[in-house]
Amino acid sequence: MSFICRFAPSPTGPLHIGGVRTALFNWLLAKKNKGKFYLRIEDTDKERSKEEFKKQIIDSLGWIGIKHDDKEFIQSENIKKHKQIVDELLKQGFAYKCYCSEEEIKKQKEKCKKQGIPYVYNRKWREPKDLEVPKDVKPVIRFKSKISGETKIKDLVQGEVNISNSIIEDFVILRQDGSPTYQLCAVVDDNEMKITHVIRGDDHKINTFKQKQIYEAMKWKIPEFAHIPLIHSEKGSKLSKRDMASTIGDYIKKGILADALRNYLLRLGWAHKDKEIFTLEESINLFDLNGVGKSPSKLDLSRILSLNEHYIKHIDEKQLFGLLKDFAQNFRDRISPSKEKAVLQSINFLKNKAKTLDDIYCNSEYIIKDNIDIVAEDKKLLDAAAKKIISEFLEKFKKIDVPNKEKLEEIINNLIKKHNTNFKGVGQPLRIALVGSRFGPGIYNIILSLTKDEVIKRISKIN
RNA sequence: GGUCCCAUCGUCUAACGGUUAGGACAGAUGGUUUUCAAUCAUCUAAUCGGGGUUCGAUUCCCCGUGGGACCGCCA
Repeated sequence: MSFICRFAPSPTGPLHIGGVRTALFNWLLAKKNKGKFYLRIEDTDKERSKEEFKKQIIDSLGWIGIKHDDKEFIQSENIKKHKQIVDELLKQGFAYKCYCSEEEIKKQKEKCKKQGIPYVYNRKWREPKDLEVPKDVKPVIRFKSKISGETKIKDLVQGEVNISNSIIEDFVILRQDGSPTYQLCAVVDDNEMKITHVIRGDDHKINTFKQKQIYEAMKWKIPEFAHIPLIHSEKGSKLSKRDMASTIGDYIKKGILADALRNYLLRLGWAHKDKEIFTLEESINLFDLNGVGKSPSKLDLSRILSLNEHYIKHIDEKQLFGLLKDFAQNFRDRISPSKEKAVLQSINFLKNKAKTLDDIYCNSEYIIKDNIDIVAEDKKLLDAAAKKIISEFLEKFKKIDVPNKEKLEEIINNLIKKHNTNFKGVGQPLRIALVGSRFGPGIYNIILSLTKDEVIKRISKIN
């Protein structure tokens, strides 16, 4: 059985995370079934479609690891075919010209609103026997929908759904300006691309009933449909561009790894027993539409962070460092080549207290930056006694040729004894002097991650 | 308002007629620790309500309630 699916976004804004999940599900299924995954840019809304969004969509998908087969399909480039099908539908009596002016339609809508009844186009021009064609109105072309009976769809996620044909209006398939609409283009393109499975957001479910009628009129093979539930914002409604952290870029900026977001999105609306962590390979092998639930799910940032933490701790450290380097360059300050080695060698402990790349960056800042600022609140902790201890530490430290943990331990233990204090009494002032904060990595890790000169410089500065 | 869809811990979900309703995240408590974190252990927490069907309903059916989607010459 062949499996050809597609993701068909419109380039009218940045791709949000719901779209990414739809793409992911399509792609996973294509991979699993050794089928094809196509990307179709639905740019028939000339006003709002922008080239930059097309690029952003492809980049976003690429970032998370989704690559479409062949070249992306640009819907507007197939306009000839779309028009040809409109003509054919017209010829065969499945469509008709409607000369209602926009004003006339507007009036009808208002009237309906006043009366509190739902607006449905009144099919005025469906049987235009007694009507005179107005000279000043350019017609739109409407599809002649079925008036009676029911249309039934078998949805791979939703099950069987049927609605009465009477509520489906005669929808426009060709605009006044001669351009075909989404309902028509999507069907024509899906047919041409030989799409076998249309997997899309639940918000398209009603469209399916319109589109099915076009397939039937053209005697085309009807694909399988699967409408996956939408992702809701924390407020509980459909995710919109206005919601915080709704685009891939928002997550990249926070320092989320692609694997973590992929894993998160996979588990949003889908489950495989109690399994939480899925490698890419496992996602492909285990994903199926049966496991997709029917109810919408809310976005939960703390879960993304916890998944991100997991991936930060488990991926290869060199790879993690590479990601950190890119992250720093794009969103923070570039890590200078002279500091790269020190950061890479320390990443093993720097990553341990991080949920995001940004956290790792912050943890690394004392290595990356030549001058550190001491947090005002912590500066107060450096009283005379503390200063005395670290200056004594400094004297002994200077005498070490090559610092290592054993030697440092010896110095610190002696200081603890001499000053009748505990580890904190020595460690805390040292940490403040070296990192600028009483919070930070283990004191041995800190000292060994800096050069000897740097340690001397920072401690000297205190007195 | 009309049409359609949905409903298990706060959140993501498991249990496809029989479980003390499970896991994960978040939360709480305690242990460990060199600060923060991490880690380990423990705990709190759910089947929307009402009727059926059945020996037995989270699961099937109906009604109610709540939430959502759609109702464009947008896609």
